[in-house]
Amino acid sequence: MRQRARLEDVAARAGVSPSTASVALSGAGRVAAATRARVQAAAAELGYSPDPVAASLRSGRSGVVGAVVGERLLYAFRDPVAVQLLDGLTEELSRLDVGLLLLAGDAMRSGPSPAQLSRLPLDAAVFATCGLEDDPAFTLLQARGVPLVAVEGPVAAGVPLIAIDDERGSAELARHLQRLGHARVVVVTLPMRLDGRRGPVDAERLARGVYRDARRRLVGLRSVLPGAPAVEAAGNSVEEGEAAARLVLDVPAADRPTALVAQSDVLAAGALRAAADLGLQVPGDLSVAGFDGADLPWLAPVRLTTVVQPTAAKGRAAGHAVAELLAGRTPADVELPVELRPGTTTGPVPPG
Amino acid sequence: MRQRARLEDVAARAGVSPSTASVALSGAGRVAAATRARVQAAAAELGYSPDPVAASLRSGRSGVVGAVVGERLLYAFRDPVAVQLLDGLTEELSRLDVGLLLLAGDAMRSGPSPAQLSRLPLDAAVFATCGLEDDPAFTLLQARGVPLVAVEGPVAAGVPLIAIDDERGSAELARHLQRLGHARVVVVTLPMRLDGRRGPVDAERLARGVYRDARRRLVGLRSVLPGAPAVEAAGNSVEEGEAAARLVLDVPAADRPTALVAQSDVLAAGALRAAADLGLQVPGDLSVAGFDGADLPWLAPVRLTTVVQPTAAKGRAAGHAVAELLAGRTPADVELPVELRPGTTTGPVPPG
DNA sequence: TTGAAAGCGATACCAG
DNA sequence: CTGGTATCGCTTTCAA
Repeated sequence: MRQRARLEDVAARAGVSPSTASVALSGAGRVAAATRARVQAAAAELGYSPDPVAASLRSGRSGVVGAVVGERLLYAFRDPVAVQLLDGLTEELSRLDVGLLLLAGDAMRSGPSPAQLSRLPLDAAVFATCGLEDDPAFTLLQARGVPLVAVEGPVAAGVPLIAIDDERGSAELARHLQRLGHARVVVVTLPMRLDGRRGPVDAERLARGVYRDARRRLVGLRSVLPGAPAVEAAGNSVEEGEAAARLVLDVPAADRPTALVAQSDVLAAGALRAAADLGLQVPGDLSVAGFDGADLPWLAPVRLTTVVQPTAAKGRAAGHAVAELLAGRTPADVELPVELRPGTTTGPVPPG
Repeated sequence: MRQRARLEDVAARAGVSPSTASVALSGAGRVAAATRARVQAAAAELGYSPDPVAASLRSGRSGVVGAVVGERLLYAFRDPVAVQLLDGLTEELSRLDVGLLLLAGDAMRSGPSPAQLSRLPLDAAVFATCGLEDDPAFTLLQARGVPLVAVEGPVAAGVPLIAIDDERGSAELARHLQRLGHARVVVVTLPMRLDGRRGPVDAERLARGVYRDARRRLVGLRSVLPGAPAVEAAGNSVEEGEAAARLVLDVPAADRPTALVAQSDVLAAGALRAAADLGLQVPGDLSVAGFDGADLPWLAPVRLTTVVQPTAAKGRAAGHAVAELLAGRTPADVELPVELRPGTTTGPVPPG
């Protein structure tokens, strides 16, 4: 088999100049129908397909948009919220005919490798599931001049932020519990930092938190239930939720909270497991609530009380911001609304 | 802020020629230490980072590898097997410092758009979760001359195939059931084609199946239990598994099979749901088995009888094949072993 | 050890 | 409507 055909070969075969061939094939310009037909025929005969890299060099567009998912793929995709977000994002990106490249960490590292980050041809990048305030990947891509979009963070000038109203959602949930009579409410939070710590969240820990959503959800809840204690999970998974919940539930009954608020539905699912293990009825002995409105059909027939966020819409909004950026415009920040969805896991505070 | 710095600017600032600057920065050639230092300093001061597209044009490498997941992301990632596969794949690709680009379908289409496929700079592509025999994306990428790797299909000359021993695994499972005394065994298959059909699989349907693994698993099972009837699920999901299982279980007790074999664990999970709904004890009234050895912790304490495939290893093998391809070598086909893992969902055939 | 110059393959602009 | 020509930014001989 011969070398791959180039535009020049097609042009020669069709008896036109390369520039004409280019225009004819791209369909962009004004070319005589006959000429175009000849060029297309020549291209077909040679099995010509344009070299995207060369096209990119000239046009300044690679057609690749990165999505930074801080952690290892396996973990990221166990998170239904991340998956829904990416689904919304791809939906919007696919109408731009750009591809989504995953910038993930792996077992060794916590983020994509610098080597990768600097050699990949990216038209833009979305910080999809990290929200980390001082991400090295963020710094690096910004230095490269890659247009960036942040979902739930990091917050930076010139980087559109797509977020939800974490504070209000958490506050509403807190009011819901308050109305049910709960006063001893404990929060199981998402990680505040990357250090894999599990345990109580004190003021300093909260202040040094690098995940915007975790911080804001706690702040929102405490705006209604001041001083509600918080325990940090070491990751966002059912297992971690269970482990963290155990820390607060496996105590003498008198010390036990009457309600547990997890900062994600996945963590809440873990809390439900812990409660069941400890023989606690939900919501008889303990109310449990989550956050996200994630799709956890296997919880059925239990319906988790949660704060529903429009996750797919958030992904689409991020995609839209990318489109704006690519069009040379400056997208505005977006804050999407959330809504409390009471389920069967919260109820009146137990008597006694 | 000024335009992004180019190599030329760095060279000028360091008082050397672009070629020298290039060599100095890439670390490849012989440059005086002092010169190199000067160039590096200049680069740092200007915040220079090389244009990956231009570098690609010269080197012929974009650092991007595509992964074709035929369906919409949301569905693909609900499949724990797909997720594990991609995890293994990225693990291997990350040591090549190449990025993984998702070529997915969306709500409208069943595969990535041709426009995307032809404009993306791909060093190689992996058919990860489709195995479809006549995929348009496959044809297109092959025509483009992109090196391809197929996981479970499509089968094509010059395209390394990474697969598992579907037939033997299914046969082993069938023998396991046979030993338990089951004779009335029904199979719930993965989709044979993309048409969303649900219902009995006849010989013609099987012959026209475009998914290699679905076909082979059925063939393997029937090598031990000839004539075992099969019902096709319209997709690989818990819901579809439940719907398909219902078709075969919601019948007079005399007609009911004593064992149900699903071609994936996800489908099997649906079958378990259907059985529970119909008041059938597992394995008392009905034995259920799956395939994959997927990670479905929420089934606990039930442990599904299944055929374990080394999914992550399969992903890594695909990644390795990509590495070989990029190195200009010709990777061989790989067939990985599988292993029966009896769980708590299969038991002796019910008396009477 | 350094620099000049020739590509890599396509596209955009302008003149004809 | 078509063709020449100048890029796009970097890498890579090859000569000095």
